[in-house]
Amino acid sequence: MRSTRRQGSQDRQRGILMAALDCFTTRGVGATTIEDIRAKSGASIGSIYHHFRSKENLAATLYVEGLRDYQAGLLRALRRCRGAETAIRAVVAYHLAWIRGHANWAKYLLQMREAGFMTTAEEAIRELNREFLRDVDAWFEPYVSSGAVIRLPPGLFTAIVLGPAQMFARNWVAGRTSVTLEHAARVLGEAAAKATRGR
Amino acid sequence: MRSTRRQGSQDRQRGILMAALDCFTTRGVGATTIEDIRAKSGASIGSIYHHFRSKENLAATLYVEGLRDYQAGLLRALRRCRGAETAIRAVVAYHLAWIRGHANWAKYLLQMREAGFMTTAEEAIRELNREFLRDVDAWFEPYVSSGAVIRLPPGLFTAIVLGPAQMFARNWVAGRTSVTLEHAARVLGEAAAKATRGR
Amino acid sequence: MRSTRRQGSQDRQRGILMAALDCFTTRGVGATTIEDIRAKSGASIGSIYHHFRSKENLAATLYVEGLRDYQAGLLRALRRCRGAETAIRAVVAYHLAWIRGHANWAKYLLQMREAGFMTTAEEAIRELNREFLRDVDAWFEPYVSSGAVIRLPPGLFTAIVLGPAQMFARNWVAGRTSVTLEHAARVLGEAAAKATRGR
Amino acid sequence: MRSTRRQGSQDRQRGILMAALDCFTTRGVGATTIEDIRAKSGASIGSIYHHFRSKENLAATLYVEGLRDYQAGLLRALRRCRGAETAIRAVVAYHLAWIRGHANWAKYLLQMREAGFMTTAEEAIRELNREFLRDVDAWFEPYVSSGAVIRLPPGLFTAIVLGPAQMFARNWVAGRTSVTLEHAARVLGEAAAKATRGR
DNA sequence: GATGAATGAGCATTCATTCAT
DNA sequence: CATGAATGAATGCTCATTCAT
Repeated sequence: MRSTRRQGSQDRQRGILMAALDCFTTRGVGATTIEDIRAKSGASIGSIYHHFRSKENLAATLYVEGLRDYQAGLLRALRRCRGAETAIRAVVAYHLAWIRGHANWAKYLLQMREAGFMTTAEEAIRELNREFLRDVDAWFEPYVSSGAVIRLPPGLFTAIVLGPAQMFARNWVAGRTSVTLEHAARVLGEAAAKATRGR
Repeated sequence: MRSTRRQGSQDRQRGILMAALDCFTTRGVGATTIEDIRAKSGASIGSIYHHFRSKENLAATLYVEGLRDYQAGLLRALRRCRGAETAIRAVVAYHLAWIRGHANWAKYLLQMREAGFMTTAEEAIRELNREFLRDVDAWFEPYVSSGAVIRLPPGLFTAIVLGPAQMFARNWVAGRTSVTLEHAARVLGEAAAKATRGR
Repeated sequence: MRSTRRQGSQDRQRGILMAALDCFTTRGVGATTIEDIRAKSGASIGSIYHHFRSKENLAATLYVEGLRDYQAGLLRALRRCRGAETAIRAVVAYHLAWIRGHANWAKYLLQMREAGFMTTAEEAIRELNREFLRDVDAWFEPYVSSGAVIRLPPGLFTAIVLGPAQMFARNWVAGRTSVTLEHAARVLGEAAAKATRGR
Repeated sequence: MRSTRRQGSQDRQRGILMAALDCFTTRGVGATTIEDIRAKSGASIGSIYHHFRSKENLAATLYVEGLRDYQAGLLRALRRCRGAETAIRAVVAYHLAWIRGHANWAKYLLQMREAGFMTTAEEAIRELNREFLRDVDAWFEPYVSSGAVIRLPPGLFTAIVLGPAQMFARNWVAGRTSVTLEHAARVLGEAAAKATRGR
């Protein structure tokens, strides 16, 4: 009898996922061994493979779950807003806040565009992004139609609003800046609003 | 003796670097084996190790060379400009043009933020970036002082000007957008100018 | 509770055996996993282990049951015969007919001479063979004594009568011949009769 | 410096093959580990994989080489014969002699019809057999035409001549008979001659 | 009797690196 | 400078078996 209480199957899966996230962001996916994850999660090797079919699939699952959480939260934040400019500032702020609140996950999502190992989830990710962008576009559509926000080719709106936050966040996560997230949120939100203002 | 003429040492090195770049961007650094590079470059395993001390060092060299080329070109473009707004548009345009002209290298620089394997060149990269940012800041300083361009905390100026281009480029490189680079350059240059305009 | 009626224990065992036979002949014993058998039989892993102590024991049981069926049938066929030559032709025909009627089982018996894994049933198999050969010898003894059939060292009679059928069957099972079993039975029966004819 | 002399590449390969043959026949292919082969051959794991791409390929190579040796020898023996009956006895004798002289290899060829792992060499084996049977048929053709040897459907001639020897050999290799190979060769050669005699 | 999550020893295979030629 | 055979530590993954429910 190793453990005093038996974990439920859900807890076990969650534990493995979180241990993996920790290892992946610390050491990188490639450099993390299953043994590392076993040691950190307390699950047996067999158990890891019972729940996730492979290391690759584990990494992909982690990516998809993170993306889903990020996108769902952003849409909730967006829907609480009244007015386009407020929304743009809110979105930038949400982006940076999510990164602060889910540092590891953010680091993971930011870095794991690497070739190959995400093939498994390729379709799921594409679908998530498709739906997400559609919802965001739909929300802003009235303001674009009224001229309050400039109309932009597909993809460029997101780039202008979130690109700066993304680049800043990358540096922040890597500890390469002394600016606080709050300060950045204000400045970058302001910049995004200016850049997309119509009329 | 395979070839009638011997390749110059420079050519040999160049060939290895380019073969490696190709493999790295296709398969990822971790998934590329020395054997892959050998097969593509035509050099022998021993030769690869003679010219570059290790796979890690090869990957780092590739990164540094790419970064150096990118930064040098950007500074040249900047120095040809008269006026802040022209400069900002030019910088965005250069960023996207460089990516078009060096697709593989761009992909490599964009993706190789991965943990760990760049340790060898860490210091060299830091130094390159320091010098680069200093030069860029110096160029814009008069316009910031005069109020033509807003004064921003360190790192945020770059984020606002290049972040959108970067995010767009990432999608463009991955073939996830139908917008042309020229079109994007115009739109994103305009946006960056609006976002940083002072007065 | 998946099924409305519970299977009898006998059926369950039979189902497992047959599923295993299928897997073993398709993939080979070594390459078949308990999971394969579980998937094909519909029984749970635990149930398989409840009925058969181990994979090895399951494989051995399968071998013994097949051998028993084959030998019992051959003896029945033999006892229906009057005259040595008729008997030899009948034995060859039975051999080939059994293979046609129990293709998988035949394949299994033919192939499972492999090293090691049959240890459990070693003694049972030896005993079955001993008894079988004794009965066959006893049946032919009168004809050997009378000179109708040549007297042969132990083992060679079986080899001469069944060896050709065996070699042919192996090819037939593997689909490597276009000759029909009936045709082969006639030709090989004739050959066996000629080869063992005394006087 | 581990060894006093360096082995040539050919010797190395041969050594690995023979070590593998030994392990395979003793323990079975499935139960033999690369480590076993490494220990017996003295080669490093890496070297084994450098010369043979996989364990499967090693096993297949072994099979093909053995088959080639057996068939070449049989054809040589056949071509030294004058007269069909002499030839048939010689072939039976050769078969049994080869088995005595290459006990391990014979055991290996006899047992390795198992499913799956020979896929790599499937085509090579088929080709070897095709050519071999063609040559044997060609040799006997004059005698068949003249009526000295009965005409048989494809595959049945071989079955009748070699089937008994094969079945006996299997028992002999497994130590299940007390009859000597020489004695068996005489008896089975005689039987094969009788069984195929025409007129 | 039935179930299936958990276990972990064991294995095939990979690959960066060395070094004798 | 070039070559490629040799090395062996390291790793992802499999699978028979157990056992609490």
